[in-house]
Amino acid sequence: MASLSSLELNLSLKPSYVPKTIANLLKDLSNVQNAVDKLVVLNDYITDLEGELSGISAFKRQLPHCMLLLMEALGSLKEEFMKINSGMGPENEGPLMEFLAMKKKSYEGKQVDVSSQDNQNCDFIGKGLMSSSPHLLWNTKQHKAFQDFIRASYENPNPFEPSSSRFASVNGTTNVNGAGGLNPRTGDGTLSYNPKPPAQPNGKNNRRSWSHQLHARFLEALRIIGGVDVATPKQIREVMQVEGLTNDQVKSHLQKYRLHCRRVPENKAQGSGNYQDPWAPPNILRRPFKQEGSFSLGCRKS
DNA sequence: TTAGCAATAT
DNA sequence: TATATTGCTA
Repeated sequence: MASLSSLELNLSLKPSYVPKTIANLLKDLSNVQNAVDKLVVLNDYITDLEGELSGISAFKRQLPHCMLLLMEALGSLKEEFMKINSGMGPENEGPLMEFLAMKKKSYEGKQVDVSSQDNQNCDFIGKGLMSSSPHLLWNTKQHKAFQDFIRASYENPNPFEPSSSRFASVNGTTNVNGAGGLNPRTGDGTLSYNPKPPAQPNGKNNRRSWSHQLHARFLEALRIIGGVDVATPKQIREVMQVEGLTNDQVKSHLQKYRLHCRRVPENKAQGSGNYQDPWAPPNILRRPFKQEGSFSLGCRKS
């Protein structure tokens, strides 16, 4: 039990605390005989990592790989946690039960601000968050979306831009070297991309083409703001959070969109609330986006 | 500085 | 011709 005490001291969050590497943690763990002690040590470390993950989640746009690395580390440690517990065998749930009881007691003795999201996610098992999910800070869907998003950022660097073939024809080069930044959206846990503005500074060639995907984001921004009639270009741009997108571009697109809504008055009211946009590709949320070219109004002047 | 409209460019 | 950009005004 002496080892447990020292480890607990080492894992405290005092200002002088120096984080232990995962390798060192695992090495120390191997020296701990008692399974419950191991669980406690792991739990503390996981709690610390989750706290840090929560801390940098505000910067996940800037630090996507830090997020991934932390989540991977968390996943491994939680697997280790489960392994230690299951290693006791189904007939012996003692260590975990003992551990839970200890944690419960610990929490009963603490003033815990349960309104804090961070605290809710700290101590991943002490609050009964027993789960086989390796990443409890984000739910499974959010985590998968983040991974998909990272993967897609490599496979398709700039999905909000017009098709690369189009730019290749304009700029004489592909967008491969102009990979867009990463932009996990905050709030709802859904993720998106952060396209880089066209590399060519020449004002004639870097026309913004509104892809279906970009337009879908535009529509989503309209919905969030409250409708086509109340949304301003600046608001839309801020909600869309698309790197390189200018107010003028949004303004222009909004102008065009409003003109269209006026031409199709029966759809105008749908621009707010439960809207179904005439510009939206059919079943936009269910069908894969058409990659080539930008969307069109789909109507002609009569 | 920003929004909205109209003219102009692509 | 459709769409994006630019210029002008409030």
